[in-house]
Amino acid sequence: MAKNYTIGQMAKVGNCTVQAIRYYAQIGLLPEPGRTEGNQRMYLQEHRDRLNFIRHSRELGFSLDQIRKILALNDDPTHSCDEVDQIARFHLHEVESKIERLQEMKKELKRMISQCAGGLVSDCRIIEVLSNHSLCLSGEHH
Amino acid sequence: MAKNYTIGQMAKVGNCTVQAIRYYAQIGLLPEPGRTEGNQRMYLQEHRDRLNFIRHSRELGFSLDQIRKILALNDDPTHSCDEVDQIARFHLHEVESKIERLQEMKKELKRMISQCAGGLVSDCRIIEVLSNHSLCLSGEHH
DNA sequence: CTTACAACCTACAGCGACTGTAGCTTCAAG
DNA sequence: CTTGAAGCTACAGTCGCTGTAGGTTGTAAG
Repeated sequence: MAKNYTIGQMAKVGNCTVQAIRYYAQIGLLPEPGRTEGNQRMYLQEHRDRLNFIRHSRELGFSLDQIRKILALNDDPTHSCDEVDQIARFHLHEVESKIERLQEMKKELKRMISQCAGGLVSDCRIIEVLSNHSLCLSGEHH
Repeated sequence: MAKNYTIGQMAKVGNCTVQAIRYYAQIGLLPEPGRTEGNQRMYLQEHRDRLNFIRHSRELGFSLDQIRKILALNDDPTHSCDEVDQIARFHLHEVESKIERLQEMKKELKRMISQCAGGLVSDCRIIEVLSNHSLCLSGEHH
């Protein structure tokens, strides 16, 4: 039955903005669809599927470049999925590193905040710690 | 004894690039120092201290705008440190949210990867999950 | 049929926190 | 005196969009 979608409807189903969709087309991630007589974009199911793929990958933190690569591999279905697997593993690794770095920040921030007695700025432990790296618990973050 | 520093020495002690330092000056975070006869920047201890503050705050994830506010509060030492405390607490909260989001990504990525049997792209579970949000464990991330 | 008004269009600037480049000058060592 | 590192300014580029200006099209109500 070949349902059509306006760009606004696409944005709704993709949980993103209209501008984001135009941006994906601009950088060649989402093919430009046909137009109506009035020059408005007219999307089909295939575009919706592709947008879903992009949006879901973004929600999992993949970069647009990684998504571009996975889509290219996907377009050749006889290709081994090793490369897809590698991209995913690499991304997982990055996510894990980010978590670790953030957890160090969290630890140090908590310690800093807990030491603040609420007096004057001149006595503030937060400012003192920020001024002086060596007051850090770990001293290892950078 | 009023030790002087070149911008390169500042970059070393601040664990950042020369360009970053020039950028901090450009946006008014670090005061422009005096110059030598040959027009090269000549930093003093006060600049070094301020750069240390900025760099350490950046390592803890504060934005340059947050750092600007904290520095402004710090410049009035009779000021109560409530506002500094608030900025730090707000930032801690953001860090915690980021950790949570990343942990959801990690969980889903791991699940996805573990299901990949290493065959053809056409059978790849990773691509299948990326294509279809409803195959997600949680279905809650966005 | 007209009038609103929402949704669309293009084109481009802006965000944050830098990084990289081009094309020059200055400094320090040999 | 020469060489090469380090400094200088000015500006473009990164990523993934968002926001704005200024126009056109689509749709529902009066």
